[in-house]
Amino acid sequence: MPVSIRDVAQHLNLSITTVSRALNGYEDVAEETRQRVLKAASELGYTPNRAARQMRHRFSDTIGYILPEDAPRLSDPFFAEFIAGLGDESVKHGFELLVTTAASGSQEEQQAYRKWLHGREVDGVVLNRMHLNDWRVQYLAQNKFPFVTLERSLDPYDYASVETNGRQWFGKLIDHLVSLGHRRIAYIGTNPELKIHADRFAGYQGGLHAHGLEYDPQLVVTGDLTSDGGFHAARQLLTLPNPPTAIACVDDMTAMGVLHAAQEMGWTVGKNLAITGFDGIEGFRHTQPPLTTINQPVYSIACRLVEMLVNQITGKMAGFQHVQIELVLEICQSTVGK
Amino acid sequence: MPVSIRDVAQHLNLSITTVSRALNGYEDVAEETRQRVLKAASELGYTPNRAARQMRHRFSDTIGYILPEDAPRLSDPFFAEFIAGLGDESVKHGFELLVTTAASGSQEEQQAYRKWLHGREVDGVVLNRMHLNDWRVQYLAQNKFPFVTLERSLDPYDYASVETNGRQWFGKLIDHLVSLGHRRIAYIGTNPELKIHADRFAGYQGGLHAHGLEYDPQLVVTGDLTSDGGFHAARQLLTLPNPPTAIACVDDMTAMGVLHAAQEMGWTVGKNLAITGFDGIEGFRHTQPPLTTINQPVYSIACRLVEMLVNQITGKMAGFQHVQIELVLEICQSTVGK
DNA sequence: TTGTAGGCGTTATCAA
DNA sequence: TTGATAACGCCTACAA
Repeated sequence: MPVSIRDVAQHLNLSITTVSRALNGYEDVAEETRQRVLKAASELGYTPNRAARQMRHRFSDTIGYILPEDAPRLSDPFFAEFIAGLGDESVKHGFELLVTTAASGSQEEQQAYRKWLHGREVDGVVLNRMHLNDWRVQYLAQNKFPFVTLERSLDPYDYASVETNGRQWFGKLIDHLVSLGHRRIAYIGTNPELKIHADRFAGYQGGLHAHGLEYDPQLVVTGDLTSDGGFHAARQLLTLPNPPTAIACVDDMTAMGVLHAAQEMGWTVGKNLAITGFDGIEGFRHTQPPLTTINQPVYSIACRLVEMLVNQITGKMAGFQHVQIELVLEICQSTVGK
Repeated sequence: MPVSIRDVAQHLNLSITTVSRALNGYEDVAEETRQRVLKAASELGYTPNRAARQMRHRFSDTIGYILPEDAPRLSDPFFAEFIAGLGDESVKHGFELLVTTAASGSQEEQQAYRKWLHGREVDGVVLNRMHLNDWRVQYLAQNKFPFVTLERSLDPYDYASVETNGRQWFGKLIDHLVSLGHRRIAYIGTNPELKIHADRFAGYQGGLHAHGLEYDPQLVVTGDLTSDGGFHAARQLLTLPNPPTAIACVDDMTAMGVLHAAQEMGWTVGKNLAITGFDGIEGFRHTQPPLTTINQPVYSIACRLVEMLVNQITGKMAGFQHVQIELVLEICQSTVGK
């Protein structure tokens, strides 16, 4: 049986009120009393009951995040880093982190959000893996529920977000490849509804265009943000009669599979075939060969998102923040050989 | 303003009691009334307030998991898979999943558990990354709080757990290496307090012994379960005057760094140097070359843990279950060349 | 400086 | 079959 504030009060022969005020740092309580209360509370092992507290001040001090489970098995270190960031920053602000899993756009996903909102289970939510038209944005914005996103959907609402300009940075990868002399550059993407795909693909196309290279639909293949997807897409590309000399992947995970496929098929990555990723996942620092990629500070982005969300929830900051994050091009042996 | 049960009642000119009973499937309510209630509830968008509900029946229908953040940045796909499993299975049983982050053994970790227990925030917790002597086990067992673990600490309490017999399976890796002719086999481990290290290291030593190989302390190096740790450990091993011909790593993440270091130093992995991992992380299927490893079904293990925990919480199953999971040795090119 | 009383949204007990 | 009422643990306006 957990000790309640009542137990503490009885133990000290004080009223519940006084104990509550002593614990919550009110001024109108004798210093001596406060000390006695604090001592007793800690001795008895008192911890406020969260449900009761929530019921009073209508805030759950909880942030929600739904892990988008599109792949058969979610095994992307991106999410480990992301959740670690969400967790750390939440703790820092005295918030709890509620996590659930659901496939994007699924029934379950909708129910989860509904439950969280209407049941007042969370005070705000963090979204990523945005779609071009994202029902979550519409739903949350219409219900005026606090949320922040990584990347923005195209929905015409104002809301807080962190953006990375995937288009521009993917363009830099293409610049890099072109500067190495590549003229047949392939792209492995993913679900075209995803904002990250749209941005990065636009960067790909823009890059080709900027260098006067022709767009060849044969060189554009769809993966699924897994290494398996990359593996199969690469096999397809590399068995073309006129295969590409470079493959730019929508993310590191995909690139991982491409590295494997290419080498298995006898290519020397970094010499006669260049491969690039995108994300700069910490756990992928040691691919073989190391991957040229755009490094995105996933952990700090997650922290930033939570910080922005908390500001919104507590009303500390008026209006919606739109943050741009600078990324870093990391040139490694997967494009420049050794 | 979210709609409460009171709103539904007023809307229908019924009492709160009746609405509550209709919603909760009690028998003593007229079928017609029930239909009206259900219809109104759904139209008004009623969702029960979780805090209020919790306060009544003392269960939060929530499971807790603390992500052990020992590394500078947590970037191991193991945890993405693990959390995905926890999330999926929790949903299936109508539970929420509360996640937080803390370094093992830290102040924050202790506070988090205390808060969860005493504040009745969660009904049970899932533990992994067990220590040989794990304060969490002692604390939870003494407080008779429901929990399940992946691997068991040495603490003398009875509790539910899933085990994989890392010792035996690591031994099979050694058998495999020996059968390939290796006689100088190195081991890269991690914090000796960790149960997975102890088990796998015991498997290493047992394996050597079984084949009459001498144990050479020079060949045992400490990593930190990151690819960076593996990278540096491998450099150390491979610059020995008499380097090993095989390196068995405590996990896949470490092995990833070893693959990189070895190839950078000019070794041909699978030919003149064999490397093995442990975990069989889905996201690491496509390392270069593919890694010989012990495949552990992380996702299903996580599901199983939640299932067991829920059984414990709901009292559906008496006693504590001790489940043994069979693993699979996956032989790939990192040991058998091509 | 301390105590009394009422209420947050539900569910359970008891009476009608 | 339905409704009034109390209670869960906490906080706070108001009274003492």
